[in-house]
Amino acid sequence: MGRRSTCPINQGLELFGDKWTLLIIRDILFNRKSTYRDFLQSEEKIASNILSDRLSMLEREGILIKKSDAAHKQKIIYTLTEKGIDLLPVLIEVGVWSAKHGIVNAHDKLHVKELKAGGENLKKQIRKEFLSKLKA
Amino acid sequence: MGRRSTCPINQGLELFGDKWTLLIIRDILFNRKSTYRDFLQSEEKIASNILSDRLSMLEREGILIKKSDAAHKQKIIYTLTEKGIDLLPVLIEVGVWSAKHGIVNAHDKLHVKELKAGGENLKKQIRKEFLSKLKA
DNA sequence: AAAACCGATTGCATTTTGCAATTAGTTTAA
DNA sequence: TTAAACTAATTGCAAAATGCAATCGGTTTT
Repeated sequence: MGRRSTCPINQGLELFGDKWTLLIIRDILFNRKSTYRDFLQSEEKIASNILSDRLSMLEREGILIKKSDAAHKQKIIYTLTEKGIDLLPVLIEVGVWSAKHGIVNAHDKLHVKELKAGGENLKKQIRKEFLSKLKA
Repeated sequence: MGRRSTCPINQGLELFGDKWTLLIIRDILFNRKSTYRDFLQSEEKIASNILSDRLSMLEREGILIKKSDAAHKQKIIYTLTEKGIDLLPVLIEVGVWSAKHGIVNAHDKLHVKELKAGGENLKKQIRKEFLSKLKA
């Protein structure tokens, strides 16, 4: 898809406006996942070809980078860049919306509530945590 | 698509995780659009069948409602419900992300900056404005 | 009465997705 | 050391979604 417009909303949607991309980011940010296997095994059962496609797209777009574990040659660790980490507020607001308007269990509702209540400080803390992973 | 999981992020994506849905909400919230023609004429050039599909989906999901203008029988005004208005924070954060990481012109950047700087107060104000439209 | 406008719908080609099987290389276990 | 299990993918194919242009029936305007 070529660029349909320069509108900020549209540009975001052209990158992550689909059913899967933000779930990968979610897995990294909230579920501490980092490998292809991890993502494959998530509850929503993404197909391996779609996962592969999205990972290479996200890499091409500078939202995550691949790191090969030195000890395990075949193991690839996917790490968010700053550009990827900055999607945290988007995910939080999607979560807040669903917690209010969707069918969400108490546990997840609490999780969202805590994230929202943490405000800018919590976001900065999470940001810092993932930035340090990035450097490692 | 059936429900893939109860995860709040996933539930949001199942509803508006596509290239078009949030653009309609954007048109209403930021560009003061309200009719089928308005949406069709937007910069991104949504196809009429897709627009029709998304509008009925959004209506079915309680995110917007149709109002037929009494004076103009054929004219239909699309209005956000509270559930729809609550997508404002999601749109703002998508905009903030693109303003930082995308290719966005100065004018749009300023618009996003103002929205973000307005914080909770501005959101409440916009919310109030659209809630009053809803009652009208 | 004709033209223009309204919210759609239709048909069809292209693209994307979903799903299962399979691959080539790597690490672990017997 | 060799077989089994695990890694990140790729392939082939059916099904669904999207993109595009033409068209529709009703409504308002001229």
